[in-house]
Amino acid sequence: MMYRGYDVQEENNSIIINGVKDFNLYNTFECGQCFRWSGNIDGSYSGVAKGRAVRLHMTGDRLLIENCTLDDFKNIWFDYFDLGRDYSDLIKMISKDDIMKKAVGFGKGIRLLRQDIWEVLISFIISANNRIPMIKKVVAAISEILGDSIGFDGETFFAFPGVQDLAGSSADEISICKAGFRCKYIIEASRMVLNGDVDLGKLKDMDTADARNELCKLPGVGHKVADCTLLFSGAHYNVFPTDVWVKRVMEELYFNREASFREIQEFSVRYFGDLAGFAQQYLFFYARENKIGIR
DNA sequence: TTGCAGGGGTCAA
DNA sequence: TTGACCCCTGCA
Repeated sequence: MMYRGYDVQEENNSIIINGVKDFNLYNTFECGQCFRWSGNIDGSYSGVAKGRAVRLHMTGDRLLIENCTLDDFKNIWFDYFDLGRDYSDLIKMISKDDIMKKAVGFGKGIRLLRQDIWEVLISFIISANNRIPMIKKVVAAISEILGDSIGFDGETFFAFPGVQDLAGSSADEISICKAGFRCKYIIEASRMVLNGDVDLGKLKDMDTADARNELCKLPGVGHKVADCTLLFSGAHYNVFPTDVWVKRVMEELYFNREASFREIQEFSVRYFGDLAGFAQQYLFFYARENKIGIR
């Protein structure tokens, strides 16, 4: 059958999508936007999102999603993998100079996932002053103690816990997850979301600046975490999350001097406009994989 | 083996 | 504007 421009087939609890362009699993899952996907030796990726566990195989323009029904594909994965977006168009638009052409060429096949905003929020609170392998471990541990278990292919996966699950817990209880000083932020932020002090569902319809300010009401959420939350949930794309890495990269590639966080963000959002978030992701991945900006 | 610096930020002083 | 912060890793 055809679904929104793709040839889709269902067989053996799997979905095969033909005609998928610009989707490289490694580049997408290793570019720092997500923490719950892991690569297998055959190049496939397994992961959990939206309460489902799946395994993905990409061969040419053919995407195979194991453990997936047609309904799940339509209701969950189509949007999650941003399959409604034409990335060749997007790439043309952000290839504004030689630097971006290089970055985009290098990171070809990166897609910005439209992840669950609640999971992204908590994951990026954990990311503060932390490293990716650690963040992955902490998110996995929190899911294991508070999330629902999902069996797939003889393995047990764990869904990311819901708002109530975390809000009903305590900093002491989740301390075994090794989130350290971030434990209290996680619990307090969860309670505020549960109480409706911050309504995550409304952020998408708000002005980007307002949405960011709203998120910054939550403990453990500053400018950077707020921008990541907005970007990686697909709520707003005119943000340019600027951490020390992105700062160094921008200083080296664009400024040729030291620049402040504020200066870099303002320049980037002005220069890349509504697609700033995509530009950030390609630049960040390019720089990190090539060790650009390392002193 | 042991010890120490520092990490994709945020908060409080 | 600056240091502390949990905990882990890398490296003397």
